[in-house]
Amino acid sequence: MSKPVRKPRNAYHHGNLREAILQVARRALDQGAYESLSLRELAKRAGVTANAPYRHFASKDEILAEVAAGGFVQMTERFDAYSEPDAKERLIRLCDLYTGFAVEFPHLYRVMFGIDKPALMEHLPLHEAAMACFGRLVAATAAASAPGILDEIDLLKRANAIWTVVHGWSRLAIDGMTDFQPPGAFAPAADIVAPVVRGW
Amino acid sequence: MSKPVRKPRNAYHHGNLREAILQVARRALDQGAYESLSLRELAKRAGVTANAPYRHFASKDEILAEVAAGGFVQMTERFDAYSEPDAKERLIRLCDLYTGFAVEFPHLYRVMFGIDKPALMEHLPLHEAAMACFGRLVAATAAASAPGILDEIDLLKRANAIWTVVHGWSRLAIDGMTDFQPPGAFAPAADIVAPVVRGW
DNA sequence: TGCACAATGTGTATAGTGTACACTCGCGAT
DNA sequence: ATCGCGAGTGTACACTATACACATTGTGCA
Repeated sequence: MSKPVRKPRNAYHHGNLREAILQVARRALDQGAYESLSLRELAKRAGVTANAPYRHFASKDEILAEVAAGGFVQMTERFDAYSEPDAKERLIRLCDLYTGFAVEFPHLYRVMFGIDKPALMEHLPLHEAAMACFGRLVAATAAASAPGILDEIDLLKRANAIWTVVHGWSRLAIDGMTDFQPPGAFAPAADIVAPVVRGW
Repeated sequence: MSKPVRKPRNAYHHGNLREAILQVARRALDQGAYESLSLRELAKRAGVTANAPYRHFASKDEILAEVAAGGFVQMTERFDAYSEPDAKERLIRLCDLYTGFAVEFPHLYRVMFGIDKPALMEHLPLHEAAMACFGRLVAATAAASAPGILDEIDLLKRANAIWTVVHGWSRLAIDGMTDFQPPGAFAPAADIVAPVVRGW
């Protein structure tokens, strides 16, 4: 039961501007690239002056960081919602979920990884959301590995290898590198990962 | 014996502005992020007015695309310069060269892959340079595979899998995702790829 | 009930951006 | 000698993020 996004007519105070801005920003990112997303435009769409958002966010980047955090949360929820008894198969399917999310929300995905400004990751909520999401990957990797034979570092190595593949695949896909290749040349990330995981 | 970058004092015509701008842009990208790179600043560093570059480039993006193309060319040259008799070991080492390049020139690497604007890739010189570079990966993959058992698509699949790993690793690294992990948790991309390649 | 105050908006201003347009300069060919 | 044209300059515009002073309003306290 969330408050309305648009400011009620003739109301000086919006009442819910923070959430409204985030919602508008997220919607804009679902449709278009980050470059065509200006603070002024966000404010206008929320029915408010260009400077109003500064009462709730320190900068435009902070808004983006918050939206990015939301993206990680959503991705984490998808992971948590997916159940599959066999641990190895589950990990492989999570790879599909991952790349599927990136392809479904390419602009959001790019913002989640910092739109070329690594400083974004220093924003605490974003960092925590990203870590929580990555934690699901680690947990799934641990479950897919024979119990007890891996120390902490080796487990992280495996999880990071998985992450490397799904992230690399996602970025190549959303940056258009799959476009000019013959059909079938890009195997799904899950296919790349599957034989390795099954071999664990 | 290249012409000087800076415009000679009191010379109305620069004489070599095109190359000068590219050189200045490249140097700027070697040191700082793309965001802090403005056309005006580039022009100033080349000793010229903000609008002068428009005689040689249609837009700022075209400059970036040209610089990105240069990045791919440089990477290709590194690949070509590396010789190693064993084909599988060579492919594995190319992965190191790849990620090494990305880590050495992170900002350039980001621009090479479109700084979140896939439209860049439509610039022909960039597209060709990228394809030439990828071609080296394909060739190295073919050489590392048992001869004659792979059709075109399967070969591309393998090469793309390699690309996925090295690109994913590079982006995670340069976007700062390796920072907040315990040392050793991120295996080099070559280590991820090595067992697979050796198994071909 | 009334009032000060804090929270949250508005308005105006500044410095910076990419780029369009009209201009001016000066080299090379006629 | 002069004309044309390639390659710069200068000015202008629309846009951006954001700083600062001000206006408005909901709320806790007398």
